[in-house]
Formats: sequence, C-alpha cells, structure tokens
Amino acid sequence: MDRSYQQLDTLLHQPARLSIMAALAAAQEVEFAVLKDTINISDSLLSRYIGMLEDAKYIHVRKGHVGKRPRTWLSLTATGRKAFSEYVETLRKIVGHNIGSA
Amino acid sequence: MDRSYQQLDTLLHQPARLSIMAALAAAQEVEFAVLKDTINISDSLLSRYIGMLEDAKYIHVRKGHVGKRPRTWLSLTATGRKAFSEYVETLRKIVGHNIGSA
DNA sequence: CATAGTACTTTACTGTTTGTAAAGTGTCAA
DNA sequence: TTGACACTTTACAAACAGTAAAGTACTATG
Repeated sequence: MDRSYQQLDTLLHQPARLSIMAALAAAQEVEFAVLKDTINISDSLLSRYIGMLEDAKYIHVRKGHVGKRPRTWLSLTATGRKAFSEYVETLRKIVGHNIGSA
Repeated sequence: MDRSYQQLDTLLHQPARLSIMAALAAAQEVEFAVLKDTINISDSLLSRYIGMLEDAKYIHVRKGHVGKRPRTWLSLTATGRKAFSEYVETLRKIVGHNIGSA
C-alpha cells in the first residue's frame, strides 16, 4: 500500500539467510552442521552468510568442542531477534490483510 | 525448518514486485501511474517489472484511454493470484506461521 | 611420521539481478 | 513546431548469488 517495501531489511530478505534466522528464532542454539543439513546449503555459503549475520550482530557464534573436535553453535542476539520480528512485521504490512484465498 | 525456502518464487521475492502483486491483490484493477506513486518506484523499473510479471502471466495489462490520453491498467490473473498466495504460504512456513494473519 | 579426515573458512570466479539514467515511441495540445 | 504525457527500451555500473577449489587447524590412524 505505502512504500514500506523499501524498509525490508535486505540482509534478511534472502531465502537462505531468512531460513537461518527463522531456525535460530525457533531454537536457542543450533549447530553449524545441523543448520547446514536443515536448510540444505553448502558449507561455504552457510559460512559466508553466518559471517554476514554476525557482522550485523544479528547472531552470536560460539565455538567449542565436542570431545576433541571443534564445533560451532549459532544463536540469535537480541538485535537479531528484533530485526527478525521487524522484518516479519514489514512483510505483513506489505502482504498481509489480503490473503483471502489460500 | 525444512528447505522450503528454496521454493520461494524468485519473481515474487523482490520487494517492489511483491508490492505490485500485493497492491493488485487488494484491488481489482490499478492504473500504472497510481501504482507508480503508491509504491514509489521509477517509471522504467515499474515498466520492466510489469513486463516480467506479465511474461510470467501473473498480471494482465489492459491498455485504453482516458479522454484521448493513453492509460494502462494492471490486474492479477488467476495464475498470479495463486502464485501470490503460494508465495505467502511458503513464507509462512519459513518464518513460522506469523505472516498474513489479519 | 605421514596421510587422511573433520569442521569449517577463504578465495576466485561466473552469471544474474538491481537500480538509475538517458534516449526512444506514439499521441496530443498549444 | 515544439513540448508534454504515458510509458518503453537500452545501456551500464554495482551488488549478489552460488559453486568449486584451496586453505587452516586440529585429530585420528596406520
């Protein structure tokens, strides 16, 4: 209706990154490999997207070990959670209220 | 959760084009110039996006006149309406069922 | 000790998309 | 004849997306 589409966070308006955020919004912490398998993305892309989301301070990256092997866990920051809900809210403004036929 | 993000229609997953579709979903027919002002986009981009949506048979373009001046009206096709709701449905699956509820 | 594997990260590169600006088309009014 | 209107098309630079391959650091195995 208005020009709210211009307020869509472009970092989040990307299918894979949005999926990452949504997965993290649903859980408290998710392993790199689990995320990778869940959303079906290559290591390299996931790694890069995580870097982008981390740079924006949308997610927190925790590195640790399971046994002796390295492992990475991801979680949303408060900023990320806020950005995610604002993104969803903006989407609703654009798209919502006219989803009559399913 | 799954890899449904890969099913997001890339033609619709673009802020301005999504806004066009949403505007058309809300009305039966919209004038080119009205759409242009409503979503705040340049003529050239709007024209191109309309072309893309028309090629996909998502919208119907009707050309006529008001007085002696040319005018263009846009409307959703059944295909377009379906694509739009499927897009919204897919988004819902990704973000967790929080979009589009009135 | 050497080699292979795990768990990512980085680099390189190609193809696509985005937005803007400028020029073009056809009709109409002054 | 010149300018305006309502778009359309072309040209182009910048940004993005995805893939593949190589790199890093550590561990496990023969």
